[in-house]
Amino acid sequence: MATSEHRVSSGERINANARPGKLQAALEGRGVRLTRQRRVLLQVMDGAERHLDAGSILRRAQKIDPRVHRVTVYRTLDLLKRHGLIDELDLLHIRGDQHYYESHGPRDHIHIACLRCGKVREFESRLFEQLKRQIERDCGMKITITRTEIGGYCDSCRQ
Amino acid sequence: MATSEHRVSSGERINANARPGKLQAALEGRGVRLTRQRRVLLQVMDGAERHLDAGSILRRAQKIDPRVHRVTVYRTLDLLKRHGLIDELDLLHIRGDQHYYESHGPRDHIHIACLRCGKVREFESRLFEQLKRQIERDCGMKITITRTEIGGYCDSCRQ
DNA sequence: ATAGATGCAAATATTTTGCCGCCAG
DNA sequence: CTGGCGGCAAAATATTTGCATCTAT
Repeated sequence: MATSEHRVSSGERINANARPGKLQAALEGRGVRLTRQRRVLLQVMDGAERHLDAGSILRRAQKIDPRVHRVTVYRTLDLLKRHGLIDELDLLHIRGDQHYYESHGPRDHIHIACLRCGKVREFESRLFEQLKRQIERDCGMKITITRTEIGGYCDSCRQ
Repeated sequence: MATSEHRVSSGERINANARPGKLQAALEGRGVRLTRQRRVLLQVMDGAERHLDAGSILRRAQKIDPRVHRVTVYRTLDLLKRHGLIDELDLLHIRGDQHYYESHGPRDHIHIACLRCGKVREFESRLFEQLKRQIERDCGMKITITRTEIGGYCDSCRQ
């Protein structure tokens, strides 16, 4: 049961080896029961090269094992959210009103989306870290979650 | 047809005098047809003291004039979005998965929500303006829209 | 063995669309 | 008068829930 054999037709690549089983390891460590379905879903999310919504996660999972149900995707996403292992994004609703998920990295980042071509890139910035500290100080808030989504037109798409 | 006579029972206040008809003025200026329904909806949005979703906008509008249909709310929101007069927010899905709207101010601001009490405050920052300029420079993007939503616990809600 | 997970169907929530009659300009 | 607008019903999309069955530990 190698983790590198999956390749999706449309040019999407699942690099399941990138960070081997980060999410799965995290759940195991917390004593969460690992079912067949969960393993498949975690494999998909761990190996995703871009932000996926529930539907994409389901389709990818079913290519690996068709016995994964749509409802299980939502329940697993909910589980991961409750454990704080994934972030939920909207990406400015460029592609629709569904949510996108990404496994929670060690550092916050900003999502920058091109409104024409839909490409999303991530961006880290010390300025953003400063901004958060400023807010904690000035507003008396303990920040636990941030979401910054910026839309515009990238070089290639500008007239 | 005074603009200050509406008061909603549940403690919500509609301060219709704050900025008299900013949205309505903007649409008039653009030669957009002003129907009875649109006037009511714009009045609600212009006078809102907090971020409203489509359902809240509908309920408030129907208190003023019951002849406003749910579909018209969505169509009017769409109109305002197309004219760039309102911003669409998610507020981190604290209260659900619907969208919240606010009339587009002259300056960008950050939304800071307490995850316990749900209070949302707005925050402007020169640091944020710098951050945007940094992104335009470093990513070669022309930024046209930004959404920053930060969640945490406010002073009063922290244990 | 059993607590917890899954599948299925149906419900819920939110938003969009087609069509036709209506009204603001 | 007339083209855009609104009402209605129905569709589309996204997500959640109740319940019986199955399974990882």
